[in-house]
Amino acid sequence: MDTQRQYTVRQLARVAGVSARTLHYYDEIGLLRPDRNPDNGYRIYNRAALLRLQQILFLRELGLSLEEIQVILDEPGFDLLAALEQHRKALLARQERLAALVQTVDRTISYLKGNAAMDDQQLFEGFSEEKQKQYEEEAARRWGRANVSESQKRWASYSPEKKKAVFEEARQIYLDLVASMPLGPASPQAQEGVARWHRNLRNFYEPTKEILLGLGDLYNDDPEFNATFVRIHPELAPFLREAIQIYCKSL
Amino acid sequence: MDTQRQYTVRQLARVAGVSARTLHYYDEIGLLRPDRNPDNGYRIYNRAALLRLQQILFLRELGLSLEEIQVILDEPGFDLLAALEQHRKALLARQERLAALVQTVDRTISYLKGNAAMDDQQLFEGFSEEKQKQYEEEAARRWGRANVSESQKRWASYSPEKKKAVFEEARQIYLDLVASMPLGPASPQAQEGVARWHRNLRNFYEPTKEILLGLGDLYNDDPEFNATFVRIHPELAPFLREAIQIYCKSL
DNA sequence: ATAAAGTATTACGTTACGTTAATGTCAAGG
DNA sequence: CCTTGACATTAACGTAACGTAATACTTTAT
Repeated sequence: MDTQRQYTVRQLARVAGVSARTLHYYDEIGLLRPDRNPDNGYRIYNRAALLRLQQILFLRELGLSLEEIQVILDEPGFDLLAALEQHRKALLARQERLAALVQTVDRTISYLKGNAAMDDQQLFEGFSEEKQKQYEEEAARRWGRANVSESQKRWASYSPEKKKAVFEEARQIYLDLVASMPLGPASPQAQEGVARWHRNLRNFYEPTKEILLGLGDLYNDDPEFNATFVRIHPELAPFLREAIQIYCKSL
Repeated sequence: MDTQRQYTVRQLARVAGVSARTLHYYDEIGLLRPDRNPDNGYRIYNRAALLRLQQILFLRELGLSLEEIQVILDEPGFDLLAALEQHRKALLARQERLAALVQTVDRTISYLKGNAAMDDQQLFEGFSEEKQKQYEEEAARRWGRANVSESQKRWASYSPEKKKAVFEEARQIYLDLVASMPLGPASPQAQEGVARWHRNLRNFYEPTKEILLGLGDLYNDDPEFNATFVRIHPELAPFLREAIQIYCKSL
């Protein structure tokens, strides 16, 4: 005769790899109700309970909440298959999110490593005339002389004071935004950063919506600017353009 | 003059994409302490607070706890780089775990799809003589006649009663273990399943450690057994062998 | 017989806030 | 001046899934 194996809390806890408290809790919330020894009130788990616990732990391992598990196991006609396929999607989403996180951490790490000694001043030294020619060569190779956008002409028409002001404001926007970059281009931080940048710009001149958008383009299309932004962060320029565009929509 | 931008809770909450309650909470736990308006006691967040909040949200996005973040931001000489590299490892581990979960869910889904109509009896009908020849062919192709292990001879020496007993016990161990399979071969569930199987076996004869291990091999090496196990689950046979080996170590 | 170990129940602690609730403040409109 | 509505404040309870005592009873081992 196959004597029905009986488990006490601790025993079942040990073989199942969970704590006794967990079993108490599952009993408490009605997820796994054991029999009781009428003499001493001890919990008695039989083979059926063990199998149910295995189901519970399996589903829990899949990331389902205890409440969901309870529904799945107790609802008679519950569609486990559909639930699992649904859950599979959630897992894939979490996977993508994790992958993005890893990438962001990687970028942050390499940023910290590469630019540890580079202080705020140095970050924008790319604007200095000395370094300019180096970037110019590479940029000319990458975009070609003819491919420089309209915005460059606009830029060329600025006075030296205006240019300097834009440099300084660009430095400000960088300082404010680079920390929020990992949060995505459309983040409220980015929008607010652009808004502040806009307000600051007005200390020097009156930038229209077109000028703002033009600056966004400029940072991308102008080899000189772009090379500098790329040096800071590979995606800073497109990030700024998108943030500016979003901000301008709200004007 | 660049007038220092002041934020109230709601304003900062809006631009940062968090709730006002969150800022209250961060204030409460000392993670982000704003200035106060002496007139009305309102919180005042300045640009420094905004930057610190960006740091906080960034690190939070990386999955760090608020407590860890507090240490990182307040400990003067804290090694952020090392912390991030540490955290990166944790992320990769979570990624692997997620990938395993997806795989398990996939297997479970395909199992549910393919074997929905297969009840417990049918699961082991592979032991019936009618189906035996089909498997034998395929098995012979896969392992070759000469490659049948020692254990098969041992098996051949068993009496019909013993064989039937092992069949029944194999069915028992399957019923107990298949649910725990996704939890991994070395799981306590698996070990306990093997232990129970061992106890049950002793109802019929006295299996030595060698016989147990031999049965584990048998399930893998014997084409007849293996084909049946493969039909149930592609990895059931090696799973059983590993579980048996682990269990035998504790004897 | 006594100590160790296991059982039970009760209840508070944890994380990172969400959600009222009760009350105070500020700018705009009648 | 008063109301209204949208802000602000603090206090307090609720969440999920248990961990961690505290206290008391039972079983097991010596």
